Amino acid sequence: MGAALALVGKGRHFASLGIREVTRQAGVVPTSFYRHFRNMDDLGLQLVDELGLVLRRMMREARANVLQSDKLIEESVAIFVAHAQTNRNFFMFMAQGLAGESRAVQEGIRSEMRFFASELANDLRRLRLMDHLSDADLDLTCDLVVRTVAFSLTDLLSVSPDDDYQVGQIRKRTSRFLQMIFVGAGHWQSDGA
Amino acid sequence: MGAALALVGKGRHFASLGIREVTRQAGVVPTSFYRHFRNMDDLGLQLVDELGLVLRRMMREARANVLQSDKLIEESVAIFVAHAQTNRNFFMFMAQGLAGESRAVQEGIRSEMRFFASELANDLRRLRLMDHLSDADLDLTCDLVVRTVAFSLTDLLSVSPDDDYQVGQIRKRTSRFLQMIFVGAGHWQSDGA
DNA sequence: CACATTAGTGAACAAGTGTACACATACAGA
DNA sequence: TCTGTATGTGTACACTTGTTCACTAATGTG
Repeated sequence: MGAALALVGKGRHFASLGIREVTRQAGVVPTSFYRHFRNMDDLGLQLVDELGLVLRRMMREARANVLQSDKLIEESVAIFVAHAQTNRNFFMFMAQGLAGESRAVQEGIRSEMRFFASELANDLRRLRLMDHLSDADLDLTCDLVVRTVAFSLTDLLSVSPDDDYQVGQIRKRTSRFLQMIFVGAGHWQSDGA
Repeated sequence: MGAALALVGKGRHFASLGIREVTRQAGVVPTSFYRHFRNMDDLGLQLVDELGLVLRRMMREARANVLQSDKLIEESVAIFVAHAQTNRNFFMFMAQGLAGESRAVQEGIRSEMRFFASELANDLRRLRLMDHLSDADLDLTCDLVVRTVAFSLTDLLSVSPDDDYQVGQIRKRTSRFLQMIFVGAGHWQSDGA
């Protein structure tokens, strides 16, 4: 799995990886592959599972660092960007998988995103922010937030992690996106819809 | 190019296509490939160019049908969904390319999206909607709108085009996303930022 | 210690791959 | 009608691919 991630990190697309290629990168003989996975799709699914762990770790850290802050959005985005950099390969795999070849992987990633959005909704409810929104509208908002952040991932992964200027630009732009969404959510129902 | 699109439409990922595979689908001998393209990346780039045409056609139709409507957002989303269905393969290619293997294709698609967003901004300016927004904030809004619609593409392409119920759900959800964004844009600056 | 399980090895095979080359055909413009 | 250009064909070559099979080394539990 590490070998596959490494190749993805080198710019290869997961869908174009072959068993021999992965085992070669892993420094192991091709047949060893079958000791662990039935095929590449299987490997992909297990990567999705690990991705889930990465996302949960990120959520935990966000919850810990953000609660007492007055700049909720900026802080959260910063944590997201930081995690996206330290787990670059995982997030590359995620970005690829959303429109990937394996329906199962696609569905898996989508489901992780839904989970993420629902956790976000819970947090907002618990913090009594957005208290005027119905449950459905809160879900809508969080879904939109998660999508927006996920799309920013694409921007983030297409620039060098060392290019602090560009990374900063993306962070600022993403924050503004989220602010605009929350402004919209704040005035929802009163004049919207 | 049609053959490559057909394979993408069948669920294959563009990055995993081979020259022989494409020519086979095209009903032509492998060597003929080189008469038209230098390699698969080249083919991808030419597909991006054609994708640009498809998007422009869609914009033209949106402009024609939407101007005199009071339900701007719903109409636009409906037109988008319709085009995404009739040009399903093109849009699949687009969704794949955003996180694809070829940096050039990636950049090409991103640039088409930027163009689309800037055209949208021009239209909104011309219609004197969102007149209170600075140019930069209008661009921000339109970028966010285009991203949101692009992400909905992923949802749309993952359900059967004949599943009217699911397609309808996606259309409604996308419309609500955009409404929320525009509510946010409407109250921007006054209380946001 | 014995033994079952897990992970890795090496050889083999049929099938598929990218690309080069010389050749054939259609057809537009002189 | 001749000729150059664009497109397609067939053959060939050296690799790479997925998967199989029988075999070996390590590992932890009885």
